[in-house]
Amino acid sequence: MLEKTYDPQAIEQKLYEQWEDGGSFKIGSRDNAQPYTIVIPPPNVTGSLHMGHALNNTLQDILIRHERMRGRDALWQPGMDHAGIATQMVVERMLEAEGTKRRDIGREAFIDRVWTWKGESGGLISRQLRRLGASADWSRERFTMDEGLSEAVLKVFVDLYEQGLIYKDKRLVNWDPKLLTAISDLEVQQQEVKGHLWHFRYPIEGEEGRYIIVATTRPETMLGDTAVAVHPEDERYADLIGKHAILPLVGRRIVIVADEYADPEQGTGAVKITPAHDFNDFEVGRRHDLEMINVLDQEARINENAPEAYRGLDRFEAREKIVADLDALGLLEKIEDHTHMVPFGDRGGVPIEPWLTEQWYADAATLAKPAIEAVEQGKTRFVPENWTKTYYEWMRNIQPWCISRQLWWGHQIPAWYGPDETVFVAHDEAAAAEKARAHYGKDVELRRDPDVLDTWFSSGLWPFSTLGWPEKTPELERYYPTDVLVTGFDIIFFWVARMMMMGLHFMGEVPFHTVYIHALVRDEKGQKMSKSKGNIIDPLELIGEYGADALRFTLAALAAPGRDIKLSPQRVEGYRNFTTKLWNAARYCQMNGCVSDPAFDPSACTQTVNRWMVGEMARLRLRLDGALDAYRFNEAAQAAYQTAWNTFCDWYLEFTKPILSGGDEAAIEETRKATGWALDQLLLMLHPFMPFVTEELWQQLAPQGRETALIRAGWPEYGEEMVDAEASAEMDWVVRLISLIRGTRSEVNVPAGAKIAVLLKDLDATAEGRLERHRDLILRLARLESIGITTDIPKGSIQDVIDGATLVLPLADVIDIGAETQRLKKEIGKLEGEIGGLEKKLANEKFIANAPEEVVEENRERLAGAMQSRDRLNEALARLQAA
RNA sequence: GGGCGCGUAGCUCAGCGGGAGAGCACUACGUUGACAUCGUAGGGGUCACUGGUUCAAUCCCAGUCGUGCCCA
Repeated sequence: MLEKTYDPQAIEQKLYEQWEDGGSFKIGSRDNAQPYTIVIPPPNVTGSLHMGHALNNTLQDILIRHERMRGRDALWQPGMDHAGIATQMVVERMLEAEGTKRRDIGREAFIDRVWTWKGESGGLISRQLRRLGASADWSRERFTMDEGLSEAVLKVFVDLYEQGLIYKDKRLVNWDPKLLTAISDLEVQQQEVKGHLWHFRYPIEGEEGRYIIVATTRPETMLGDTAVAVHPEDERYADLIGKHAILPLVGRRIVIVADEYADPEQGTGAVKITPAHDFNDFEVGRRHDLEMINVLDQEARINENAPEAYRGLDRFEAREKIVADLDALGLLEKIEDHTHMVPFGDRGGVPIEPWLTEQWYADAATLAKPAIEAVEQGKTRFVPENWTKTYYEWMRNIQPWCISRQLWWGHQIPAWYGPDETVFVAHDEAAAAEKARAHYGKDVELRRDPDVLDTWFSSGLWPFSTLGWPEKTPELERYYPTDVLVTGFDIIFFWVARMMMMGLHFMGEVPFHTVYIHALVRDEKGQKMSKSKGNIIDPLELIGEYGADALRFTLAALAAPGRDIKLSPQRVEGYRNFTTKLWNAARYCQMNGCVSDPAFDPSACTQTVNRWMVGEMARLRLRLDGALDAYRFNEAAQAAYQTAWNTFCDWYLEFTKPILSGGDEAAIEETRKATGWALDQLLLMLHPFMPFVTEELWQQLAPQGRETALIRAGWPEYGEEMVDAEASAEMDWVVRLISLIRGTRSEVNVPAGAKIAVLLKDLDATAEGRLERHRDLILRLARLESIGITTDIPKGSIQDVIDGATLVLPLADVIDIGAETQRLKKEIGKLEGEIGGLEKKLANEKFIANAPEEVVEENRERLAGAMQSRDRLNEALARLQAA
């Protein structure tokens, strides 16, 4: 017997172990089935499960479980990302706590420490994903730094280098002066900062007392100025173009150039040019062939290229001193408050410095071309579709991708340098030495490039590296291209774009045919969750309180495309109640001997209620598959919820009670089996959303156990052919009649416990048949003593109408004639309004001419129905007033 | 400045060319051997505004106002 209440904590872990240990998540047992593949967005090895993960993985699990039940050979490929900077920072903090630093212990020892850390503490998240119920094939779990994936990275680097798509270049990069590494454009966050705009006077050479005033937000970079730019059409400065200014504090002679970059509206219209420390100035410098003077070291301190007085000063100290010194010289014109955007490194959290260094780059523009075309040709499709535009925007304006990082944790770049700095890129040192020997004609000492690759370089290979590439494995052959990628929009550029480029380049095929982009999970007020705001909702806490199924169902139900999710615990509580409801319905079935029978044929039911219910299940199956195939998780969840709660629990189980307690053995038998069958169908169809409670019920309800666990059970395949339109119409009418009686009762305050007698007048043949067939359940559900047919209306009756009959409640003793008159008049008024509108519409020739025939017909029927109801109510009103 | 969204019941949101919906909250009543984590009933909306297209607009188009995000 089922427990009185459902306790998720008691069963979730047990079932998960049963699934995992039983190999339910594993591929390899369905060789004849069509594969279905999803690769997980690999969480950082440092990560722990947050609400975004919970959503992301719930959606993937719904898709995987759905397809697995449909019989596909479903692979959900799990794994983790080594997360270069994040992981290195974690271990560096540990070292710091021990009073040491990575440079003190050296590269090799440091990397050993990282691996040790990973072994001990890494991968917490994969245990947390299990608590969520994620049915990934953990036996295939991969890590971006494991041997196979590292091999893939090596091959990709070497191949791209040999194809000329990877190269070294010296240009400005985003330099993080705290982490001491270059980072990519994407890792830079622009933040609004309240700063100042300083106006300085630069003396004009040879014109005593004349100055050009430049405005800057970064005074410290003036030490590296090599020009002043003005707009070519700016008349204020026309005569200065080509002349020189003398750079104060430094004494350098710098040219005044005309360049459209100078905005006459901004500041003074004259702008100082520091080609080595600003991306825009760098371009100006190129155009005018200006000298680039680097005045900062790697930690953003003033270096030896600046006057001695400033050397060694931090960039912010230098700023203060320079302003003070210029002021002392009378060269400070003014200081304005100024709010502007400052680039920050997303990991280090300090302003990044555009800095001139040599780095490795990937030719993203070339790689992007096929990736753009693939989407244009529909080979990969974004859902919702509007993300396509975002993808194009970025891909069409893509910049060279800086792939080298000055870190230790990551894939070390397979490049070796000879004594004269000639570079040899090769799979390993031996191969590099081979190349060097060929180049120099002798053996030389080689030095390996110390840099590692951007983490996204390896995650870009994820859809094929996890399947075994560069080996030609059977898995690679079978599961690539994958089917759908499920992710948040924030990593379209970081990850999706890179996978598209790499997949097309190395596999010759798109990595997935669909990219489903889901929303962000926010708190209940719509704010982004963040540690600093303290509004983080921990998915594991919710799982602990309400169960994994409740959380999963909530996320699915709220996952409407294109809108962020505002998550409130109250909502989760509501879906927890739904699991309870399902549990109780199952208990009821069990108590009443309603168990499924493998021999039961739902299409052979004779009882109308059962035929109706079977049709409802078929409708649900169609709605669910339709919604899930379109990635409309919210619609799918809603459909399942409605059918389970409203249709099955509220109506069907109530409808069948009179049968089960009646004397018709054949009907009882059929109804028991039908009820057991229906519950099974609900468990099947709810399983992708709520795997735990459904599996538990599935197993507990089977008298002799089940052949297959629910996770591997077959998805329903029936459809329209199971819908008996007649039975549907009939039961809908019964529902309307019962609702009408209940509503009327409550409106005139008949006590809930009182059983009353009602009459039906002017029944048509259909209604009469329906009444006779369902008398018992109408009596029970409407709480009636009797329901009869009359041609006469007793005095003091309340009346209302339903299609095919007038409802009469003889309640002379409780009726308030005044109130009842008002009620009827109000209802008649409403109908009159509707009739007026419909008549007007149907009198419109253009409507008749242009609207589709079925719409016209529908309106005619509605008009007829409304008129009939109105007439019956008018009659009722007349009788009431006559009484 | 460019791009993408969103303004529908008190709240959170579905719907998106032909009869305004759900959940929660609220009100009233609790009766039936699954369920009070529940049941039944009820109140509550010029579908932001202004124009246009259409036989027909909450839905399509344009503009306005408000609001959010992404990129410069």
